[in-house]
Amino acid sequence: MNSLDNEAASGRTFIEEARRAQLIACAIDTIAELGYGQASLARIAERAGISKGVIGYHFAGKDELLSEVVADVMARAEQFIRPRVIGASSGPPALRAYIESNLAFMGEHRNHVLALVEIARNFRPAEGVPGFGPRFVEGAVTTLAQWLASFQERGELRADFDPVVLATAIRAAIDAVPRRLAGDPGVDLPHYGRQLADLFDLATRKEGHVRDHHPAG
Amino acid sequence: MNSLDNEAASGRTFIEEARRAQLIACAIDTIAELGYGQASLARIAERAGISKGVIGYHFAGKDELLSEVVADVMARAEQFIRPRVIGASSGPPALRAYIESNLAFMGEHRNHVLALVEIARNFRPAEGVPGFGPRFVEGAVTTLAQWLASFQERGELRADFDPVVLATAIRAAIDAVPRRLAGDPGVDLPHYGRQLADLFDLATRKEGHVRDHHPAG
Amino acid sequence: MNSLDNEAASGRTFIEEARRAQLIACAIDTIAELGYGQASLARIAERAGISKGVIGYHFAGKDELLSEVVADVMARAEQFIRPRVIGASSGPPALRAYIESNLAFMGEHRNHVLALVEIARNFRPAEGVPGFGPRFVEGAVTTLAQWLASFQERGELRADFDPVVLATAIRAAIDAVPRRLAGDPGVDLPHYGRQLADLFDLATRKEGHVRDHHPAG
Amino acid sequence: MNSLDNEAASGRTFIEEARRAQLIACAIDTIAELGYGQASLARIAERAGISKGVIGYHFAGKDELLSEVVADVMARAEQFIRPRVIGASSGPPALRAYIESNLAFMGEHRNHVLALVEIARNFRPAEGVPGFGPRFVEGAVTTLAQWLASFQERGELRADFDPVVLATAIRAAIDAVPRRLAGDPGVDLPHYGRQLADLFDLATRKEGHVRDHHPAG
DNA sequence: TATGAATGAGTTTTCATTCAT
DNA sequence: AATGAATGAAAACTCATTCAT
Repeated sequence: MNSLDNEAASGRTFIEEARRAQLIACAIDTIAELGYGQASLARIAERAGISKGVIGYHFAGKDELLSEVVADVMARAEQFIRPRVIGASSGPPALRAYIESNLAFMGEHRNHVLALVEIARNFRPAEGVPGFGPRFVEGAVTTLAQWLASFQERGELRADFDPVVLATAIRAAIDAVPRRLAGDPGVDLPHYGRQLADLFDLATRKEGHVRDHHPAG
Repeated sequence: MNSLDNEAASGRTFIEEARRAQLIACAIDTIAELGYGQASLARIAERAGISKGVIGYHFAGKDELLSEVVADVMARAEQFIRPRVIGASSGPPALRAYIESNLAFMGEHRNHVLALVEIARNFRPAEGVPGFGPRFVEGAVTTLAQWLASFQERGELRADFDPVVLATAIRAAIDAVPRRLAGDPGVDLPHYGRQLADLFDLATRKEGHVRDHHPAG
Repeated sequence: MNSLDNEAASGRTFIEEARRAQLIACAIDTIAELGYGQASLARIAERAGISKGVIGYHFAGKDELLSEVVADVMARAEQFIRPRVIGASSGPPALRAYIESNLAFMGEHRNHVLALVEIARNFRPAEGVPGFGPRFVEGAVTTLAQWLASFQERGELRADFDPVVLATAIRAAIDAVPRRLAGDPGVDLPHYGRQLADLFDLATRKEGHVRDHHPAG
Repeated sequence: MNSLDNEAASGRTFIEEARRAQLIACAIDTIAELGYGQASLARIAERAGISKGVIGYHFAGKDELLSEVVADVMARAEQFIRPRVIGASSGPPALRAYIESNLAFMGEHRNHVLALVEIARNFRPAEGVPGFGPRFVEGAVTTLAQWLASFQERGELRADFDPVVLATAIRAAIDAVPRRLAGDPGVDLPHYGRQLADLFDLATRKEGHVRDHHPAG
C-alpha cells in the first residue's frame, strides 16, 4: 500500500495526515509535561506553533484528538510488545516478556506512556454515564486476562487464580510505573521490570516448578 | 470530654461541624460519581442542597475542602485497617491482613475510597511543580515498603525482592479496585481480597515455606 | 450634659456607643493598613474580635460605617486644627497655621488620615450619580476658599488669585502627604509643613511685603 | 514603515490592534465615568458592545489592560507636553509651560486623564505590598523634582525650597483638576492653568526678580 | 487549509447583606 | 445585643467551540 492508497483509504490528504500526526505528538508532549488538567487546546496549539483553530479543523473536538492520542500510543505499544510476547515459548516466559517489554516501551516512549496514563485517568466521554470508566484500560485488562486463562487451560500456569484479578493487578503494577518515572526520571527500568516479572512469575507458576527467576536484578 | 469541650477544642460550633461533615460527604459522593474533574464546588453545593457560597463560608477554599476529604477518609481507613494488621503474628499474615482489610474497607466505604483515589491522582497543591505528585500516595507506598523491608530483615519474607517495587505494586493493585468497583458494583470483594493476598503471599514468601494459601476463593 | 443625656440625645445606649466607637476605630486601622479595596467587613470585624454580623447590627450597612469614620476623623481634625488657625493674627499666619497644623495632625493620627484619604478617593454612595465625587473633599475646599477670599477682602493677601484654585491646590498638596507617609514613614513632617507653608505664603502674600519665611527648614 | 511592517513589528494584526485600541478607549471611558472600583471587565465589555471573553482574548488579564491604558495616556500626554516644555527658554517659563500644558492636555483628553488618575490611585500590582504605591505617580514626581533641582543649580529658581516637596505639591495640584473637571465640566482650564502657573511661579522665583505674571486670568 | 476572532459557559473566590436564634 | 449561618451577586479568569474570511 503506497501513500496514495493511504490517502484513498483514510480519506485524508498527505498534509492533513501530517498535521494530525503533529498535533497528536504535541498533545502527547503537552499532557506529559503539564498533566491532563493543564493541557488546553491553546497550549497544545502553541507548542505546535500554529493557531488554536487548526485543531478544530482537523479534529471534531478535543475528545477526538485525545482518542487519537490514545489510539496512536496503543498502536505503538502493541507493535513494540506483541512480537516480544509472541516469541515466548510458553506461559511463564510470555508473561515475563509482556511485563518487561511494557517497561522497556516506557523507557523509550516516556511521554507517550505518561500521556496515555493521564488520559486514561481523566478522560470522560462527554456526558458520560457516571462511573463509566475508560474503555481502553478495561480492554487491556480483558485481553490480558484471556491470555492468562488460556495459559491456565494449557496447564502452563497455576490453575487456581482468578485471571481477571491477576490481570488487573498486573496492569495496575505496570501503569503505576509512569508516575514513579515522572517523579524520578532515574528509575532503573530494566531492574524494575525484572522485579515485577519475578513477582508475577512467582505468583502464577505451578507449584513445584523450578523458579524462572532472573538472578541479578 | 463533653460536647462543649469539643466545640472549644475545635473552635467550631456543632452546626458548623455538621455542615463541614455534610459538605465533606457530598464532596466524596460527587467526586466518586463524576470524577475529580467534574466535581466543581457548584455541583457539590447542589448535591448538598445549599448555595454555592456556603462552601466558602465553612472552608477556606476548594483545597481545604479536598484536604479535609482526604484526612477524613485516611483516618477512617487507618482506624479500620491498623488493628487488623497489628493483630497478625508475623510478616505473611500481616501482609494478607493489610491487603484484605484494605479491600474490606472498600466494601464498606466505596465512595470514600473512590474519592480518595481520584483526589490522590489529580490534586495539585496550588502552583505545584507539575511532577510533584500527591504526597499521600507516595507516603503510603513508602510506609508499606518499610514494613516489607523490616519483614525481610526478620527473615519472614523472601530477601531478594526490592521492597519499593513490591510496595508500589501492592498499592497499585489495591488502588485499582475502586475503579473496577465503580464499573461493576457486584464485584466479590472478599474473593478479590483473598486472590490479591494469595498473589502477593506467593510472591513474597520464602522458598520452601508451606504456602499460606486460602484454599477457597 | 452627662452620659445619660448623651444616651437620650443619640438614642443609643452606652454599650452601643462603645461598640460603634470600637468598630469605627477598627475600620480606620484596617483601611489604613490594607487599603480601601481590601477592607471588607469581615476583616474589620476580625480585627475587632467580634462577629461580622455585629456591624450590621450597629450600622445600617458598610456605607454608614464609612460615613461615620469620615465624620469621626473630620471632627477630630477640626478640633485639632481650628484653634490653631483661629489663634493667628492675620491671613498669612492663619494660612501657615492651617497648613502646618494639618500636617501636625497627620503626624499624630496617621491611620485616621490615611483612612480618610482612602475613603475620600474610593467611596461611591451606592448607585451614585456618575462623576458625583466625594462631598467632604469639596466641602473642605469650599470652606478654605471662603477663608482665603475673606483674607483677600481684608487686604491681607494678594488680591489677584482665584481663591478656589488656590484652595484646591492647598488641599491637594496636603492630601498628597499621607500617601507619601504610607510609602516612607520617616518623612519629616515639620519640615514638610514649613516647606508647604512657605510655598503658599510666597504664592499669596501681597507684593512688597516682607516675606514671612521660616528660614530653617 | 508600511502597515505590513507595523503588523510584523507588534506581532498583531490590524484587527487586533483596532480591538485593543477600542478596548483601551472603553476602559478609559468606563473608569472615568464610574471610577476605578466600578470598572469591571464586564462593564468595559458591555460598553464596547462585545462579550466579556474578548478582553481575555486580547489582553492577558485586567492588569495588562490597565497597564496599556496607562501607557496609552502617558504616551499621549508626553507627546503633548514635552515640546511645550522644551521650547521654554529657562526655568520659570519651563515650569509655567509644564503646568499649563498639563491642564491644556486635560481639556482635550478629559476622560483619559481622569482614568489615569483613578488607576494611579487604585491600581495595586497583584499581591503588591500594601504601602507600595503606584510607580508612575512617584515617577512623575521624581522626574519633576529633578528638573526643579537642576533649575535651582542653574540659579534660575529660588534655592531654598525642597524640590521633592514642591514637585509633590505641583503634581498634586495638577492631579486634583480632573476630579474638579468631572464634577463641573465648565471649568475654565486656561484660566485655571494660568492661576496654577502663577502660584508656583511666585513660590519658586528668586527674590527680587520681576514677576513673570500672566496679568489677565 | 488555516487563521484570527469572538463567544458563552463554567471555575473559584470574595463579599455585603439578611436572618433565625 | 450578638452570633453564626446562609445567600446570591459579582469578580477575574480559563477554555472548548464556532465562524467568517
